[in-house]
Amino acid sequence: MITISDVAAKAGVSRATVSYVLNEKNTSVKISAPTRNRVLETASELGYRRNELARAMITGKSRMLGFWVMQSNREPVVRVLAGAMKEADENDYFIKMLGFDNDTLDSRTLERCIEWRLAGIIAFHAPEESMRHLLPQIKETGIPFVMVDSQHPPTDCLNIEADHASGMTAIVEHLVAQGHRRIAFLGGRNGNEDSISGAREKAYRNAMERVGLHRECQVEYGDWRAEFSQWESGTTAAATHRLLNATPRPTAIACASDHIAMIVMRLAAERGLQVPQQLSVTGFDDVTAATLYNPPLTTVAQPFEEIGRSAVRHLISPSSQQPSQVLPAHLVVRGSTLKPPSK
Amino acid sequence: MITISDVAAKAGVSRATVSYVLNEKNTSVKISAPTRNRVLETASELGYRRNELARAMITGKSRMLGFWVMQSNREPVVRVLAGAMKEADENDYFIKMLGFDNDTLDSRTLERCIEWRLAGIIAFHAPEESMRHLLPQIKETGIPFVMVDSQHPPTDCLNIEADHASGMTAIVEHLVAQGHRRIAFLGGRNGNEDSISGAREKAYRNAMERVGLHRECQVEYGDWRAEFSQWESGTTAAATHRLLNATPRPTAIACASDHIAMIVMRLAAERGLQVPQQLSVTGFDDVTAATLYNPPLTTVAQPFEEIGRSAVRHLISPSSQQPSQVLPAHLVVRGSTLKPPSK
DNA sequence: GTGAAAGCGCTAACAC
DNA sequence: GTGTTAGCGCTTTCAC
Repeated sequence: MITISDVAAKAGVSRATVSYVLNEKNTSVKISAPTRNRVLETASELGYRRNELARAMITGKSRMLGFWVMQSNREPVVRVLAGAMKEADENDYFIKMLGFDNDTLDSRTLERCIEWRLAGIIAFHAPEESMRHLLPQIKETGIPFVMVDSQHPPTDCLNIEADHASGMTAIVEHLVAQGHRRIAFLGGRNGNEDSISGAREKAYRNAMERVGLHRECQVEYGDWRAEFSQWESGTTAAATHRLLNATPRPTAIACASDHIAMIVMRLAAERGLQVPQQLSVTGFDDVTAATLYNPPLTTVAQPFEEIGRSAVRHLISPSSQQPSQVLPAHLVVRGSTLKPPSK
Repeated sequence: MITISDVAAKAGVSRATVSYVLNEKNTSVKISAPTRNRVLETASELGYRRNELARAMITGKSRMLGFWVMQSNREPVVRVLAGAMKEADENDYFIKMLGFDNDTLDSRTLERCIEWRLAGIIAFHAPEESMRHLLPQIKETGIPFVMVDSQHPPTDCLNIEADHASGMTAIVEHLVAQGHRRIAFLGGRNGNEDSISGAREKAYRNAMERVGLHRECQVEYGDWRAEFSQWESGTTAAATHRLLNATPRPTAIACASDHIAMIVMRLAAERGLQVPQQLSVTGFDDVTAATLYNPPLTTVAQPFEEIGRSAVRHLISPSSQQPSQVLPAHLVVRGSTLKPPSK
């Protein structure tokens, strides 16, 4: 492989000169046009390729960003990633994937980030327990760090997420405007206020209270990370059945995610319950299938790509130290909601 | 940051010794247990972290694998990626994301891979045109390279994909077994035999011929990469309408992907056409929403994760030079197919 | 078994 | 403007 010395030799200049020419932007040193051109020419003649590893080693900066992600095969992951990639790309950074399994994000993951001298880390949906003992270590390393959609964002760490609260509020207001009163909420595994599902649940409760429907609140919990291949026997299905068996039955079910909403719609269909005529259902996320579903799902669109871009932006230009950034999410009304049955 | 010299100094040995201890596996040099332990101890005492950048620079190997992916926000991407990550992780490799837009995969992308001295490259759904002039350049660099689901796999390059042909054949046989004869195919943007949609189409035609239904073949093309947010006005919707307006109407539509199938089912529902009672529909991929759809979609499950793992495996241990690897895909029968209406 | 020393390819003072 | 030079942190002969 051609090195800088080869170029220097052939161009009849020193290695330093070549380096200067190649990094024009980063240095105050000016090289005369003739020399410059000669160097550039020989470089391309020889097929010279800079060695980023060597550069990174010296400068200590790797222009690589770690993207920690749970081994979840969901669409949101790839959409946030897509945004992060674009932003990274435009700034000559790379995204390096670091996966972790089983709810455990061990020190080894961080270790590898340090060993590679990463320029920053994005943690997507990082489990709380792991973060608790990992965050101090991260702080110590000095590697810029942001979380995305953290279920339990520590106060001393930037968390980027969609505006779950206003999104859920919009859902409730939409349903109420249609005439619904018995609006139930179907959440994720746990009901913690801090979790994503919890944030949406809280917004649901607040919104219900604000419109005077506090008494009508009805909440059930399914499994946020359900294995969809066997969803029929899952806790989400069980929770749905509880809701559909209730008397009086809710006229609308606000779900914590699109996938949960789809389970509800499936189960309703199996019972011969018409959505939206007899039951309104809403989701949250706006995954691809939401618009293709039968009926198309009323939901809240999350700005996934912008979340990814924003995360990268914060890492590469450590701006203001706000503790959290909340990106707008907006209601998308489709066919799964309608006025409640007149009965 | 603590370096190897610091450890050496404190442990009272030379830098070389430390290096030996730290890389025990890769070298034939043996270090005595006492020295070894002393070094290890001081290293952890000092909080030493190896500098992978430096190691990579010297050895010329980066243990980083590039994952080229179209800016497509689809679920298959993340599922293949998940598999690749796991395999990489288990072998102490990294996945580095490289995105590209607009059907163009320019030399710049490859350039960056060379500059980082990547240990291998995985190209996911790489556009044919770009590959044609990129492949020779890649060959030249000597960087191991595999393609995944290439629409036009060059003969001199390993391509990994699911068995589209047998999957589609299983679909047709399933439909025929149910009594269908007028089975249409709804494909992607173009009908090239080489494209993925084309491979499925070809299998469809072959299977139809084999069961003596050659005359019943009916093929329409939608847009493989449809923007689903506006699918109603897209070419896939138009193609679907053509199929549903045909006389006699097909009793089954085999679609080239799950998302296309969902569009068909939506449109059928809008016309009051019952799926599966009046029309059977099948997909391909088995995305998450397929099992949650209403009705649940009969489709072919692709071994996405295994595809990802396999790609990585081929890169890090350049095994036999088979031109292509085809992984089994299997039929998943759900509720969107039924015997044709008796009429 | 351990150490000395020569680099890997490049950057960044500092001279001239 | 350009060249000299000293490293960056590590691996790897080659002696001892």
